[in-house]
Amino acid sequence: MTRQAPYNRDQALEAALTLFWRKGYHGTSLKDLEAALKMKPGSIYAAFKSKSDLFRASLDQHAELNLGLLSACVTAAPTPYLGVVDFIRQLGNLAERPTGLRACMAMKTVLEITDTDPDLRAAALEQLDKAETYLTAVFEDARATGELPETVEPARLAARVQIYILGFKVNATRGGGNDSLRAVADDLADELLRLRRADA
Amino acid sequence: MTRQAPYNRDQALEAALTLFWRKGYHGTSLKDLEAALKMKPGSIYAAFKSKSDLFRASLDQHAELNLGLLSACVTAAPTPYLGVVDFIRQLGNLAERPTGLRACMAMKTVLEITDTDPDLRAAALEQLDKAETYLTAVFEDARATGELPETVEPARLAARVQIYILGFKVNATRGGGNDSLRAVADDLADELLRLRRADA
DNA sequence: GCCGAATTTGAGCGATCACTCAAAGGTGAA
DNA sequence: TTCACCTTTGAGTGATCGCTCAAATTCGGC
Repeated sequence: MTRQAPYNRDQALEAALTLFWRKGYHGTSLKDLEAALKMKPGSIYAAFKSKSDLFRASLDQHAELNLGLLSACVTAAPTPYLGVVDFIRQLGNLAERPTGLRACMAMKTVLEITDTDPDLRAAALEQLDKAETYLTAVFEDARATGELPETVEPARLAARVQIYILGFKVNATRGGGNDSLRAVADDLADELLRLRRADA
Repeated sequence: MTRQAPYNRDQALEAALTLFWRKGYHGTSLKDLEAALKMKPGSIYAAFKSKSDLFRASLDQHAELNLGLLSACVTAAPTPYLGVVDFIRQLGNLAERPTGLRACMAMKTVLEITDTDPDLRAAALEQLDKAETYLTAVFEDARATGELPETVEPARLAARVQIYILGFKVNATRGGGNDSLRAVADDLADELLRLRRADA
């Protein structure tokens, strides 16, 4: 009986991530994982301990990539605030992804898991909080430098921008094409631009 | 062996709706349903045919209630457009609900179900489309009467408002309290008010 | 009262669930 | 070549999944 080449942890985790992301926690069976990771149940459990631990690892991995995307926009733009605006505008590119991967795993998890598995829910909530904290910090800075008017409340604006992002991603999951997605992303981005001080 | 009083269809459907809404399709087992509906499996299948048919019935019921809420706001307000604004503002009341029931069933279903059960996904998509069509019609009228400027594209605005609603509901699922939810709902509502023509 | 139709019952179906572990296979040092 | 060590294997665990159906129960019509 020939033996499979030893598994590659990163590769396996990425396959698990994609599967969980698309089908959710309850919608993904170990049979699905065995096929996607090309590993037998014993190997999966030796490597990742349990289904929920593997889900958790996928969730963390996904959050890291996601926050990386945002911070990349922020550091590349002329100002951090414009970076956030650019991030919103780039949401229009989501049409490239299959519908099942347009909403982030954290929000899908928060919606899917309510009672059972409070640990998984808490982890997903923490990720959303982290993103919002990041946005709040950007807006605080923008106000301090005068890019945003003093009247703006950073945390409140962060909540609103978070809603834009989450809402956009749910909407994109419905299946819109390139043009319609880009149009609405531009609208949302332009609206944030309008919040800047006229002389900024 | 004593026999249960004959089931009440509306009551049973409501119990199923609440359960599915909170826990999702894959997260709800027939054991859960038996307990919530106080019916044995045989009765459930006699009454609702299958788990997926029962889910589908719950989904439809939920959509009807939801669209009713929106149209109630629209007909009660001075103008339909102001009714939509009021609906957005009333999203602040979501804090009253348990977190698992703050996002609507249609969006939770679209996020949960991607490949399997295309019928259920299609039904949920249809419901979101219907709501957006309704919004588009309101905005078309508002433009025709001069309440909104000619430059507004009704369908595009409807997509944006839909994003506000969906995003708000996801965000509310995270567990925010009354004050924070109301603050952001007001922000979103005020922003829609600002789109009206100055003389409206 | 009695019977036939309608409904509820719940044990139990095969399939699948998440998961385990003894055996087989590969690897590297001696 | 041998052997000790580690990883992979996959049949099989008990539990639970969605679902069925013959028996038990109730009720309206006579």
